[in-house]
Amino acid sequence: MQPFTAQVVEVIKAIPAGKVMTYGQVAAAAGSSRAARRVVWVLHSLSEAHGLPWHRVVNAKGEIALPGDEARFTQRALLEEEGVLFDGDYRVDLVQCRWDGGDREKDG
DNA sequence: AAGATGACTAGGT
DNA sequence: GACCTAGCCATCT
Repeated sequence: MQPFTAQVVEVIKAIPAGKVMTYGQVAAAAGSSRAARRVVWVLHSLSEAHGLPWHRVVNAKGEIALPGDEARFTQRALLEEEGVLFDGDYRVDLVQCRWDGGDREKDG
């Protein structure tokens, strides 16, 4: 297990219910802001790992990136169960549901 | 080594 | 906003 992979897992596990992170954010939190594609690979590698809130990871537009209607339906259902707001059939409201790894305020 | 793939992202038109 | 292009990096063949 590469350190990056372990970090990705930790980061995703740290996302609270009702919040989501983008691939780029997860990658950055794991140590590489360019590693969005690696995050993708990690998710594939962990696709058999149960207990990991993989559904809290979306693309930069807040859209569910999974291919296929069935998978998307599953992810959306999980997010809705957690209270994630949707701005479209398969698009999350990043303005309110994006999690940057801290609850620190930014308005200044 | 080289080519293809992937649940991506940023910039230009 | 939709479409295309360039960049990114590990993995598989």
